Amino acid sequence: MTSNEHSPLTRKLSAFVALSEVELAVLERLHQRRRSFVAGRDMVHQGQSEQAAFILSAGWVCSYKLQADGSRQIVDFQVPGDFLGLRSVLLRTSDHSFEPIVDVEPAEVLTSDLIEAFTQTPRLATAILWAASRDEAMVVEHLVGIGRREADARMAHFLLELGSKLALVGLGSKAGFDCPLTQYHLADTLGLSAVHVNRVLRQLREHGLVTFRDGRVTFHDYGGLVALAGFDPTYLDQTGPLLT
Amino acid sequence: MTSNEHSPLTRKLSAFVALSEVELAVLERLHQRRRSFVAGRDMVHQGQSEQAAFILSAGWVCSYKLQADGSRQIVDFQVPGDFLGLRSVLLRTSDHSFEPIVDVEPAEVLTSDLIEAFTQTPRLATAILWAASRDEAMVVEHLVGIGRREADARMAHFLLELGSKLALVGLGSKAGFDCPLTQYHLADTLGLSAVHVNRVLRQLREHGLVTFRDGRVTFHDYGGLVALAGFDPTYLDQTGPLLT
DNA sequence: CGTTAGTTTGATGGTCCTCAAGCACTGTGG
DNA sequence: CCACAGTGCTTGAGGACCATCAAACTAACG
Repeated sequence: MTSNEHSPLTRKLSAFVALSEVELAVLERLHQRRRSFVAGRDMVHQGQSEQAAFILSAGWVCSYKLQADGSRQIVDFQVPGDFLGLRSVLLRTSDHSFEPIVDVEPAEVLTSDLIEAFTQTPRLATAILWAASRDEAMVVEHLVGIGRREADARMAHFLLELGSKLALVGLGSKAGFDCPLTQYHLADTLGLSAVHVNRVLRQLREHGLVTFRDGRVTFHDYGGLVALAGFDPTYLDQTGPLLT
Repeated sequence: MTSNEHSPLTRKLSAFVALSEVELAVLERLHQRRRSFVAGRDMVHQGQSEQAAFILSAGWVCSYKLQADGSRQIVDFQVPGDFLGLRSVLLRTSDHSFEPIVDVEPAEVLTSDLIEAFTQTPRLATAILWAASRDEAMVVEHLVGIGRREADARMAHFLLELGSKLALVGLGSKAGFDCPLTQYHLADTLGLSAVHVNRVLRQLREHGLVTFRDGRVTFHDYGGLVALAGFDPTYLDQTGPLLT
């Protein structure tokens, strides 16, 4: 991370704001402290307080809420380039749990480091909070979709949304993307049973739209999926820096 | 509003932070500019930008998102004491629409006024943003509940949640509260058809739990409702000021 | 007194859950 | 090398929940 090869977060923020040398340097310094977590073991528990934030450079994490009846709702996925637990830091307590999908080694960002960085470079703070707001809006959009769309449209929308997020950091395209999720993850994300997830995937595959198989999502008919999902591809397309 | 009788917002914020004389004065000054809106006519449209924020001292407003298929999802209700469109101001554009449930006369808060007030009294800013974060968390909680609970539990949870919000500003208790919503509003809120809303209400009434009738919600068995909904009453009970 | 908005009830059917069982693949230990 | 367990995927059958269609009823209002 010391070379001129930028981290996924840097790449993502550059889509919003043209960052200066100084800002890039501050951003890189936030990546210094590393920690390790193994797949399937919660990094943060719902209700925990005094939590640090993390920056994910590789691997996948999901954030979820446990329900009274024991089921869980996956609320969001963090992919390379995402901040994790930013809200926990700002609100001093976490209302989500975080579970690594695969083994990860995120950078740990202490509250004090974050505040220092924000004071030094307000434009960087703006960029980060901007990205956070965008993510928050996507969460609401996603949750609204769950209550309203039918299972196949939900699935199609989710896969397209995820593909867009990954494309922002260069990990996917309209052809497809690598995806370590199980069908159980999809079930908890979409509010469906695992059994029904499987049926829906089969249906989408047989209709020649998309294949989910062996850790890979392959789009066969991108336009068809967009139509089925009622997906609005513009709300992620930030075509250039908004601040120069 | 010039007397020693405080506005609902003041009352609500006082539950979080003990406000000084100066802060109270600044808060009252934000209430000066009044505007009128009639029931059922959108105040703000999804996608609109450069919007002011509003403070609601009386009446009800709902915020909602339109779906691709034409249905709508009501995301939140603003009741007396709530800020409205705070996020639109911060993000410069609105991703919700706002519709008054009854005729309302909210105070309009211009972006410049808000920023000025925040600079003058940072503690007031903290209190307002704190309240906003709490509301945001409730929105996510609510949307998650929609995908997971069954209709009767959804309804029970919603009515309890609403009752708690109203109790915070002195407009409700464990006995019940006045409620100008129609069953169509409930349907769009809970992601149910209006017909099914009616059936669920009948069922809850016949089980002696709660009555929704003639603009009034009456709790007959508060404990029973809490049990049915899996409602956690603590996450709203701010038993005293957190900052003194 | 017709109109409109809101509420109520019945009948029918689709989506999706639950229960149940079988298959494929991987890693582990005898 | 093979039995075994564990994890994840796949398919079938039956039924619950809730949407949709249809229609009647009430209250408010011009």
